[in-house]
Amino acid sequence: MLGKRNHSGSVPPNGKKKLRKRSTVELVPESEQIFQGKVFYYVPPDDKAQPRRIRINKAIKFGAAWTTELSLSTTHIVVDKTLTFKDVMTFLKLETLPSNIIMVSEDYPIDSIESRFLLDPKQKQYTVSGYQEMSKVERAAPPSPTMSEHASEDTAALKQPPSHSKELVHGSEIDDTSARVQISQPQNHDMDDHKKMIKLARSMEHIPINDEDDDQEDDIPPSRDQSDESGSDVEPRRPSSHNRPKSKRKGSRNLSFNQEGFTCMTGGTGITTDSNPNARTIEILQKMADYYVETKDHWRQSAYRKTIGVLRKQNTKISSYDEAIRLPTIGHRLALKIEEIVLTNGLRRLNDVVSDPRFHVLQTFMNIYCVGINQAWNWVQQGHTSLEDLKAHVSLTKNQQLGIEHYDEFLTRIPREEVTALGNFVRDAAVSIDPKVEVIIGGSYRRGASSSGDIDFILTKRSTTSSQELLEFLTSLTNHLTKVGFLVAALLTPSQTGSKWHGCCVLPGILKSIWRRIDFLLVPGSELGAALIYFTGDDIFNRSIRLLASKKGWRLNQRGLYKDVLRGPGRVRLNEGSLIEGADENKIFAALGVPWRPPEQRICN
DNA sequence: GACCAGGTCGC
DNA sequence: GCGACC
DNA sequence: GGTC
Ligand SMILES: O=c1ccn([C@H]2C[C@H](O)[C@@H](COP(=O)(O)OP(=O)(O)OP(=O)(O)O)O2)c(=O)[nH]1
Ligand SMILES: [Mg+2]
Repeated sequence: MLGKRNHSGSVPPNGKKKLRKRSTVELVPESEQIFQGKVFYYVPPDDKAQPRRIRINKAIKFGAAWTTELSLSTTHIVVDKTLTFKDVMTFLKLETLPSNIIMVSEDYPIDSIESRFLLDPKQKQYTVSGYQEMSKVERAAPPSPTMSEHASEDTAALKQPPSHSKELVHGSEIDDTSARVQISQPQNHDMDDHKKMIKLARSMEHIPINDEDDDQEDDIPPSRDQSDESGSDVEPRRPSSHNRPKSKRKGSRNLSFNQEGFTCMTGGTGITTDSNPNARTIEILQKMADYYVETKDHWRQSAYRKTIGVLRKQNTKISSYDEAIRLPTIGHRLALKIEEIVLTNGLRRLNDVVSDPRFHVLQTFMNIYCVGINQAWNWVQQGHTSLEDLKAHVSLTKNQQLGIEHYDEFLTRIPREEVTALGNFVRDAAVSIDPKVEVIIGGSYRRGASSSGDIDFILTKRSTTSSQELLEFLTSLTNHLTKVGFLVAALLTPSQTGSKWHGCCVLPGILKSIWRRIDFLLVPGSELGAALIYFTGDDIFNRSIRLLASKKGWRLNQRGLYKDVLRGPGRVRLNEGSLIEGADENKIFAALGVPWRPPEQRICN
């Protein structure tokens, strides 16, 4: 289930996207759209059968969104009359029906349309056989008969497949709303949520938030399997050169690309220019990016993140489509979105997926170390709602158990001073074991951050040419640090050819010390430059510079910069390539034609 | 319509 | 091979 | 989501 597929989700030049809201469907006037804000998941989840296709189109016409992937935004499961409640649950691999989802027979939408009102789904003729009234216990009341509105409204879609699943069709998305109160300050209590969302977002990054009504079409996520993909990360846009010869892409890589457009060429400081004129826009885009977590549209999320990074660097307010479209990584749709955000001061209707309790549960679960979107969603679907639930009812890996035990600790940022202190402790121990070993703190600390999510150490030694030469040292170090009470848990240990160790540590002697995540990377002297680039990040910067290398037919990883890399279909690497440089950070930048920038200027996220 | 970084480790 | 993480 |  999860995704791995790709498809693209792009939009044809003229614009529309794939989320089709059924391109051929003409919606009835808004006042008659009784399913506005409702998201229907049909079982079976396709429109291959003619009758079902007609019914689905009709529902869409009356305002419904159709999803082929069960998600947090799904409001109704519409079931074929030949199926029973049990069939559906088995098909969806669910034990209990999420409390916000109403299961109805396929007659429900039709009859509602005929009566021009949302009917009461609890009426016997619409219940699915075997669907007992568990509903009354659980949920308050589904939409009442005559009202078309109801609490749920819409929401962004969080989608996840039961076991397969696919597209969401029209979508529910987040949109803006100037009228609504906003999202603007959301952050307070969300501080925490915010981080979670980023995790969500990062992991899956995909999902469509859409504009509300732009009715046109854009909304649906990629249909099909899962996410779409397209470039989100680091990418360049070529300035002007129009007609360049179309390179033949086949076996040969496309040699023409705009290096200046790569994020790594300009870097970033992470500082939102004081009172950045685009702060509000950034805020909204961040929200949108966060919500995309729901689905698995990893690339879309990436695109939003890049745009945020670009806006952060601007000293002037980007208000119009034309100003926005000139900026790297901002294309047609994001430019439109930016203009609209500025004009309306917000999203018209950022759905509140956030108000869906399951969304919070999802976030809670995803914040467990070693729990990602897939696992979290499965648990949510199974009806689990708390960490206690998980402890009692699901099987957890060792790391996940630790993640739950130290849930809050792992989410607590580490002040820079403490990182420095932890670093000194490790350095002292390392040097006492092998004076020739050098200890470098990388990660956000090396970029100058005032607080870090974890501590990243590079353990290196000049004379070495392979990380294995340092394995013995690592063992001594971790043993020692464990003995003295500094290391308190191991999460991942290097396998024979390995070069990394992950675990938890505390500053010994402190009464209530907080468990901190700590990572060691073994680096031979010959690879130090590449390792520094890697471990210094940030991740966006790394992806950018690595993509740039690949455009040149090279490859950059934590060990070095390689040339003559052959790639097959799907960019699959066919050989190792030959080393250009690994030891010197500066030389790698130079070889790539990237102006040197210190760690503090590699903050692109 | 292809592609969006490249890798390690656990299960 | 997939999921999660760096 | 964007780029080519
Ligand atoms: O997907 C990723 C994640 C991380 N890194 C690199 C860059 C990053 O700087 C370093 C350390 O990872 P970590 O997750 O610790 O990030 P950080 O930059 O140190 O931030 P934080 O303060 O959250 O630890 O590993 C990548 O190349 N790709
Ligand atoms: Mg870190």
